[in-house]
Amino acid sequence: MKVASYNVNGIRARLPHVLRWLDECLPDVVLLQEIKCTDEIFPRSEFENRGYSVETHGEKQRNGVAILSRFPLEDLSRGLPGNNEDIQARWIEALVVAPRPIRVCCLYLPNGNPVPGSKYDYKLEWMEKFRGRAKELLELEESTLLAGDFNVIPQPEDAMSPEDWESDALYLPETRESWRRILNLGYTDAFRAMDQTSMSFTFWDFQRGAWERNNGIRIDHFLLTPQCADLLQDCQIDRHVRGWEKPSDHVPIWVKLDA
DNA sequence: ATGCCCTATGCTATAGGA
Repeated sequence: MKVASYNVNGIRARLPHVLRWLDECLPDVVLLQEIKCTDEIFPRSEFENRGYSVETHGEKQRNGVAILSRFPLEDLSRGLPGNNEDIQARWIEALVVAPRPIRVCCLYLPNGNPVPGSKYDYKLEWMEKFRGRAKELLELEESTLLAGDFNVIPQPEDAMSPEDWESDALYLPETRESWRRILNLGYTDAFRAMDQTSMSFTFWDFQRGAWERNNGIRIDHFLLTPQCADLLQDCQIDRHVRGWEKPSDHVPIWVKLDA
């Protein structure tokens, strides 16, 4: 089973680009972030025509997440469980009913800038709620993955110029500590499990010629429970799509599981 | 120090992103 995650930065503006990638990548499941639209105007038929069922958790203008799946979905849940007061659409999860079922959680973690301020407070609070859910999911002892735009640069080797990010919400010590608290519950960072090289990124800013200079950061991640990590066969970043016409500032990342 | 670029929005700007 191939499961991909992709922050599309507006699904309506990105639709031709996403379909081009989808027809090339042929994932079984896609976790989308920043769809930037309500459920009513999500272009679902474009995906249904390609054999995907579509579940969205959108909001007007910003944020928004979705799951596309070629397998049936069960246990669908919108919003981070235990965080019911959060009105921002940043979490959707479901059980993918494949020969080996996989539980997938699609997340769009808050950016947190500027620092200090209410947005950074919101980010850290969200990460604590996320950690609570991550702990619950581990205790189920199922094959589960948590994937999406984490807005976290875990280590210096995950940025071309880490010194540029030292005071940024994506890289501050408190952000990275919170990331490690989640990881250290017992999750595997799928990309790092497969690839120890540096200079592999999932985001390049639209500004300052970041793509042309490979001035990127690795902020889109797959975290796997031990049962899911046992199924891991591959994890790749589809960096080439960043060079296509009208790209998102993020590129897709995917895992291949023996499921 | 700030904007650069991009998407969405009752839109001749503004907010948010990272």
